[in-house]
Amino acid sequence: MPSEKTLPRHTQIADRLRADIQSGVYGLGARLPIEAELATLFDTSRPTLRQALATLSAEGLIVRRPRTGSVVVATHVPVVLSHAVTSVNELLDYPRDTHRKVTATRYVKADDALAQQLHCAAGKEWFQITTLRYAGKSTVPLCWTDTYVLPQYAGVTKHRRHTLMPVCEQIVEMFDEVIEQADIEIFVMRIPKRMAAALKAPADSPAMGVMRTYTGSDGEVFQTTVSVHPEERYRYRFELKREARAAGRKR
Amino acid sequence: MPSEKTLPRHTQIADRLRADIQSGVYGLGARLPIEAELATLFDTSRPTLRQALATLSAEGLIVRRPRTGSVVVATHVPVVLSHAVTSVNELLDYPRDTHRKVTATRYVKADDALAQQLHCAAGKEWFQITTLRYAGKSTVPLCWTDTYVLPQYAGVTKHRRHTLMPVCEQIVEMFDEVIEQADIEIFVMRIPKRMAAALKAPADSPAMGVMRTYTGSDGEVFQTTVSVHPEERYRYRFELKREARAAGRKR
DNA sequence: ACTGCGCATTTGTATTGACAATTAAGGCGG
DNA sequence: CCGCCTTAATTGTCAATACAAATGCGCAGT
Repeated sequence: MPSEKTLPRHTQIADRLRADIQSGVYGLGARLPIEAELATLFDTSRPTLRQALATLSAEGLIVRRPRTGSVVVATHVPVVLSHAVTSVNELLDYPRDTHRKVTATRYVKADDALAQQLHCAAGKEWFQITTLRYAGKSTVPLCWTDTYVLPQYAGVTKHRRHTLMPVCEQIVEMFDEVIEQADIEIFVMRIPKRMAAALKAPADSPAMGVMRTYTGSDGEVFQTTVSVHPEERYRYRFELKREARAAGRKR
Repeated sequence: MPSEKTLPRHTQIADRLRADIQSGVYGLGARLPIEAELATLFDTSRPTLRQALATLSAEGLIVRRPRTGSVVVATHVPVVLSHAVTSVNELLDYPRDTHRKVTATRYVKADDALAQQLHCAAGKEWFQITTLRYAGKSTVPLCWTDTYVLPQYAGVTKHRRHTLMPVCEQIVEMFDEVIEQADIEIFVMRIPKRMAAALKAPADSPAMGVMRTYTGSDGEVFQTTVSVHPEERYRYRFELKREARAAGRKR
């Protein structure tokens, strides 16, 4: 145990308490002794002990509240695989130099078919923006995209970088909206007749459908996007990385 | 400003420094004054000031190192959308009551075609497990799955819950492997002839292909899984939630 | 000119002491 | 018997100080 002796006290204490929690000395829902007691127990000062408790708290193992004490709320540090993006662009990683071309815009009222497709109430009003996405100078589009935004956000088409940025980020920027949640759904479909010519792909040929739903701070869906990617033109790819809670250890 | 006066000093100081960083008083890469100086500046003690700096550090705005001081490494608290799973089962959210049926196992050496498909070196040895996944008592399979694991993990087929748990988690459990990273790739394909009968789907009809690659702690891929879902039998779905770094504010 | 070592600077860790804020629990009065 | 209010237990906050550890920089020697 050569490294043990050089570890800071508060780390040693945290490690010990964590082990005790995992081994069941302090079970789920149990209350740890009060700070003063623990400090005496470990023969240390209260601030040092508090630092140890703060570590466990950051790891999500305990919850600390005045008068109640420190309660064990988890017995193991959750290790999760996570996929985090800082920009919606990373969600659909298109090559750098793609751009959209707006082919039509209009106001629509969701009929039964559209309502079912978008998972919204029938009769809901949307502003629809239809676009084609191209890679570089290619004349074969990557995909057909129908974007449905709330009518009050129709002005988004006037954004100065409208054909380059994701629409939802334009809305965030122009209207102070916040993306609270994004839902992604991927499925296999057939190219609809109305898109075949524009996509330069045979009607009824296989395609990858991607539907993205964006929910704002008020819990309401403010945008839904449906993309149709003809066979072979696109692969959806992402990675999840291992991540313990409360990042922490040095280096 | 009724709440301001009751905020703890260290919070006030952290807020002030955060604002200064965002407004450019301390730009990206700039060094904050040393702790002693800042303590004097804010007319407080070093421990209190250190608590404020610890907050900013946890938020990822600054990095603190002995002798170097506190360096600004970000001007804004990154807000990310993230998708976190605690079990690989959540990755492909099949209905609760699905199970696999192993149809064949064998050792294979990757030829050029397989190497290209799996993104591995030609000649690589794998143990291949071929399975069909069924929902409940249905006799129509949800998908055909070829799982390729390192030869030393071939014993995974003897796991007591082999047909219920994800293979990679069985490997984690039986061989003390760790999933460091998972890569997911989704694409549209055609049903290969050899799978058509078993899948009860026409050869060459559209399908959704899902390839998952698991990387272990040594950076080596220890498992690759290729699933083929016939049209209409499966949708890939997941959600990303907004998450500010350093969770924290109370309640 | 380059390399290695010492040193001074800066953050990290730990102790002691005191008071404030929060809140669960018990007591008191209607 | 119920509800409000007091009370006390527990964590939260803050200060002053001391020493340890890490490391960039300059100086000296080759």
